[in-house]
Amino acid sequence: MVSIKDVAKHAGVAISTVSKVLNNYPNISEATKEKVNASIKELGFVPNTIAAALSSKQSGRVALLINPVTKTQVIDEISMQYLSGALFQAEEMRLDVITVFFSMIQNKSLAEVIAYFKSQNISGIIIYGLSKDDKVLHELIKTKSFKIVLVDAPLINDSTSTVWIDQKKAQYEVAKRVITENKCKSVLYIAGKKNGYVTEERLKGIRQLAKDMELDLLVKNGEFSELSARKLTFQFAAKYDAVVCASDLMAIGTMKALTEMDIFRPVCGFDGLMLMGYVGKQMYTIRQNFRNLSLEAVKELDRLMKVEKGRELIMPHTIERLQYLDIIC
Amino acid sequence: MVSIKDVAKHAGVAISTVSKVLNNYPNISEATKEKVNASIKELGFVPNTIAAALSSKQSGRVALLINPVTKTQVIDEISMQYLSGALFQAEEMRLDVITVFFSMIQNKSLAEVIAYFKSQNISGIIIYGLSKDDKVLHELIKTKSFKIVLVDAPLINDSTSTVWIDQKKAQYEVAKRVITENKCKSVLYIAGKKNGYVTEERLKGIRQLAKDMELDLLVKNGEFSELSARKLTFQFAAKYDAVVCASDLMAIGTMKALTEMDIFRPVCGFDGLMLMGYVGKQMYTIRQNFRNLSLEAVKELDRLMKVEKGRELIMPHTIERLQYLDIIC
DNA sequence: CTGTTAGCGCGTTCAG
DNA sequence: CTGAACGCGCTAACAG
Repeated sequence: MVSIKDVAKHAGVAISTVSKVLNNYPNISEATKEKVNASIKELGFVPNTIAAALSSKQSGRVALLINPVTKTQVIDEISMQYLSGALFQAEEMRLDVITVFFSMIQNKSLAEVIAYFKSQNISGIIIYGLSKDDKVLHELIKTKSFKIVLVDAPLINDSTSTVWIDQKKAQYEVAKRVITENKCKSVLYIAGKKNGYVTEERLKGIRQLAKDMELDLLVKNGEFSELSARKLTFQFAAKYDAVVCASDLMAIGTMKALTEMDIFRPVCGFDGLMLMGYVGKQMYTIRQNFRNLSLEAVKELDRLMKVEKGRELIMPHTIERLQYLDIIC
Repeated sequence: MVSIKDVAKHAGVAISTVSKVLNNYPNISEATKEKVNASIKELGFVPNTIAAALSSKQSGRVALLINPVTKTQVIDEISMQYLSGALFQAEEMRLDVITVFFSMIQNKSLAEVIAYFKSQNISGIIIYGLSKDDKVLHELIKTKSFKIVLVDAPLINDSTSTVWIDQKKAQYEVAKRVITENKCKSVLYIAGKKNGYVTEERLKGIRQLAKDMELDLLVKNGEFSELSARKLTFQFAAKYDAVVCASDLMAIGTMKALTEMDIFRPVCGFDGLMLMGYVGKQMYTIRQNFRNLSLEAVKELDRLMKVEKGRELIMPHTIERLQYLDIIC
């Protein structure tokens, strides 16, 4: 293993000098900088991130906290997009990453969770899809022990930022388009999980729209479950002009139910999953770029680890009307 | 941050003594062991895995090398199952894990890849879905620089093990069931990616069956693509009694095509994805427990890191005939 | 059975 | 602008 010492010897300088060019310190002459860089390249030296983390204390080690709902396969797609984006961007920014599932910390106390991350020299965490029920994580955020970026949860403090799309606006816009294009007067809205941050924002959107357009609105709780959406559709859809769901998965349940009921209603989902391609129906949806969301989350975390003050970042979304069959074939 | 030094002071022993009880060394009296453990608990001490890795050199640090095919969403499910299993088992065995995508190393040279893992103090790697085209990884395996477990690729040497199901037997069995239950005389077989390890094993299975049952067999290359399977089905399915595909995804393409052609043929897939639930058709398939496969891979890697000699592990599979709609609703 | 002493590879003062 | 020296938290011989 070629270490910083070898590079120093090869370049005829001190170890600390190599370290300094490695970390872009000032006060290094161009001459020695080039000399050192040449040696680094020649020896194929790669800094040992483990040692760097140990030594510096302010390591660029980051944890991704992912919440894959294993029951419904849909979430896999979103989680993988998150992962893919984060790993890519982290490599780009030379951050070290560990992947953690919610399940791995769910029966740990706050102290244990903190100890766990500390033992890994973690200094920043990205939490995907935090729910209000995750008590320990909420405490963790409050302690400000780590720099944290939340994806899809609006909590902000000195060391916590939020990255998400404008849920309210997105829901408003897509529903408006469905209503307008189909000249609807009434809407059945199947909401997401109770106490969910996104659920509430989206609800605000549809409520605002109902008010603005004087719609007859019925809100039911679908818990982000296909089965629930299916049942609610059987029960209430016939009396309404359109069905707007807070997720694509529920939209599938609705569409299947409508087919069985043998009636037509415009259906609207939320997320823009590729999975929808396998269902082969037509619908409206909101496409979120999950990978990009995650990319930005990493960038934001990097910023947060250097600076103070968390903030909220709103990412773009698009409204789409899709004949999903096209995507696949 | 409470370190091993604090524990030593608190327990009134030397640092090395604490280290020894931490790592279950022999030659420590029960008395001091308890004393130390008490201090550990009292101080809430958690060993710094980073420092341990630096110092020991034979760290329990492991890399998961995942190959998520981003074009088709199906693969997400498999990848997440792999990840989930590996992370769970790794925590169970107190191994440190980093997650790496193929894309992150695909334009690196052998030396760079080795340097990358070394720089992370990685000593073991699990590679999921290695293809024959991954030249650098093949070289990496040959160098024996790391302990490696391959999931779904049959390469074995002193420091490389393989974990997978009996692909040939699985393909043989499921196809046999399709043939028998439907009294078929001829079969269209849509194979996977050319040069893929599993592709070839599965091919052997269907060829053996064709021989044993004197079937009229046509083999076509579907490249694991739904679209390819679709095209091949349009082209050849009419003349055959059944269509056997080397993956569930291709089975979807086949089923859709058959529907459009308005003919019925029994269809057979491979993998047992939950995704199939959204397609809502009936078919045969082989269910692999990907999570469990990954679990075993971690166990095997742990064994490999202590012992010499790689080996091959065959995991169980099941043959199923599914009315997939049931799963969801 | 326990304590002492070196490092692991790197970051970081602080003299020079 | 450069280098010697110390320490991060821990493991691993070697003494005792």
